[in-house]
Amino acid sequence: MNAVDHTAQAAPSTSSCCASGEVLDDDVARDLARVFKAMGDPTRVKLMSMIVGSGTGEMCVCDLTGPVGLSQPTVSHHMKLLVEAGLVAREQRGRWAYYRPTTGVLAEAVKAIIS
Amino acid sequence: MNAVDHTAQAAPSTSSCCASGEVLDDDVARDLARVFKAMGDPTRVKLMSMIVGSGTGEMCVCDLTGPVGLSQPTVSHHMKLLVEAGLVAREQRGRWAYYRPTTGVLAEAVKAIIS
DNA sequence: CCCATCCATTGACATTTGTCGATACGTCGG
DNA sequence: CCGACGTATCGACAAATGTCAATGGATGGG
Repeated sequence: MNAVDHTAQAAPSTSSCCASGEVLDDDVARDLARVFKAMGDPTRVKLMSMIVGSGTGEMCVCDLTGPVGLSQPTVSHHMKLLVEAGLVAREQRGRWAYYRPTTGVLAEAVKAIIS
Repeated sequence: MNAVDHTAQAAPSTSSCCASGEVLDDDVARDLARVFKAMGDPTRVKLMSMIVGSGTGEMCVCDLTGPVGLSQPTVSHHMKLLVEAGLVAREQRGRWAYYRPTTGVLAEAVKAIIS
């Protein structure tokens, strides 16, 4: 992989203090980072924890704004990020938008790193 | 930083669309978010992946700057964040600073969420 | 003793992010 | 049809973030 000069970075290569490692593909790294970044905010950690820990397995925005103490647009924005990262699934039922966790995504992201 | 409860965060009374959930403590949420945020950048995903996947289990900065194609100060900055999040351990040996993964931290952070 | 090497820190900058108020959109009840 | 309700989007703003060049600090070789 390293044969492709994707950047104008000249290899220092004068000193080799330890072994070389494989570098992840840009797209793969970006996707993994998006998943982790979605969990990289205290508010979203709380939101995710509440949804996962709810009895029914799904919650709507109206029940999330109160506990986290933020405005409804802000919570909606956070939920959008979680959906885009694939960490929760959104389902509109009547007037309410229900969010359900897709826990496998987070576990698989970790496995992709520590494999 | 958070403003006081500016909205009616008492029970919405009329609508009880789903069950209530427990909210994580602020400190716990912040610590978990710090771990995930440390992995929330493509560069740090690559760095972490390289360190974990290295044969010896540890790498120094001089071998990381080349593959990620960034300057040495930038890589050093990223490594500092990974250390502060507890994802890697730093050990200075001679002239080189060796970084070794502490993989358990990431797995435990996930477990704290999806438990 | 001096200098080359490896790494961290500083200062600066553009970009991204988290938050709000205001507003628009979709759904239900009358 | 109209109004109330739950959500999403927009525009704006301060704060955080990622990046670099320049510099400083420590270690080892000649």
